[in-house]
Amino acid sequence: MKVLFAGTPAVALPSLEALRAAGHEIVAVLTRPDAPLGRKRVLTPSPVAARAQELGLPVIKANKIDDVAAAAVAAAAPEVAAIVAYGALIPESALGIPAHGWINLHFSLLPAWRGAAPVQHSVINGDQVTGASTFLLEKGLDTGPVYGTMTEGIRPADTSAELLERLSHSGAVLLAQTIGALEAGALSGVTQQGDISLAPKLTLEDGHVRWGDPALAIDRRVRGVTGEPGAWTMLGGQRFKLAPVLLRPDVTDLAPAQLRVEPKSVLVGTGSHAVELVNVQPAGKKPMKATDWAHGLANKEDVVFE
RNA sequence: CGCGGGGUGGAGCAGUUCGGUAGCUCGCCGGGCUCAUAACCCGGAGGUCACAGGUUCAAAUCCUGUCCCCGCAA
Repeated sequence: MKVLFAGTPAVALPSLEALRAAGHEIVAVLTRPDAPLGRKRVLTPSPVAARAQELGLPVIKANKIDDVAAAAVAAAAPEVAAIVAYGALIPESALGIPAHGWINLHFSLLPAWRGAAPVQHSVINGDQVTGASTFLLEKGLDTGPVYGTMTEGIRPADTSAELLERLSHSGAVLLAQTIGALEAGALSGVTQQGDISLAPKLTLEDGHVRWGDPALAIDRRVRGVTGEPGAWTMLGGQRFKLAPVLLRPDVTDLAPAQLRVEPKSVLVGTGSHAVELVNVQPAGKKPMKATDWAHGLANKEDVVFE
């Protein structure tokens, strides 16, 4: 089948590879334009663009599907478009370009977590199971008929980054299966059924740890935002990042945001019991173990997060 | 030239303002105490203070330049 592949970040790569491995012809790759990256603002191609160039595939770079991009897509003459984390909406006018439409791989069990950040929201919400869905793109946001699903357990210590990594691979298999079934003519979409929930893109503020929350909620939030946009608190007026925290139900004598350094662990009080910091990153420093960070603290007793 | 923090034994930091003996919390090695220990006591190894010049009797510290790491922003 002649496939147009649309995607931008690294999580889209397993899908591109899976479609190639399944023998489909990638007639073109649609991705977002090179963006300035890092402190030095080096213009950097997206991971998908870089891989497509390695493979010698035609690349269409566009932030939105305007007339020019739509013409380029049409010129590639795809029979179907596969879209994984492209990063922009496909306008209604472009949906009909491939005969079989646009098939989206979405990392949730639709209609749960429609939107840009399904994995993060499922972790923050404390879901035990999530998954991936393939569905036909239509005008509404992630509302189209579902072609296939697969489930994936959320492990107690999973961060969004780790869970997304797993889903990017298992979801790629699902996408290839869906495209294959579509080619064989043995596929029919199913109208989405169940409880609808929305998963808007997370902001920096979503990563702000509120120490007055219960420890369980803090743990979920930290794991949910780890990857993007990252969990943080404030210390001495400076951003202070933190990676996983461990639940310490045995410690209940710390006030919210109060710190206590023990020989082998660094504890912080919450609205319920304490949590243990594992890795931290003060502003201007490299990430380090919380216990190492504590070694350099002058007045450990007076440290309180904000 | 977007803004800012930083580079000091293996880890995390102080010391730089105002030049004058390499410091702190740990780790590591050896010994001791203990039923035992992440506790305690004694001893020890380990550092061209990122790099290159300059000033000075004397530079981690002052001056000039370079490299590297990170936070913000995008």
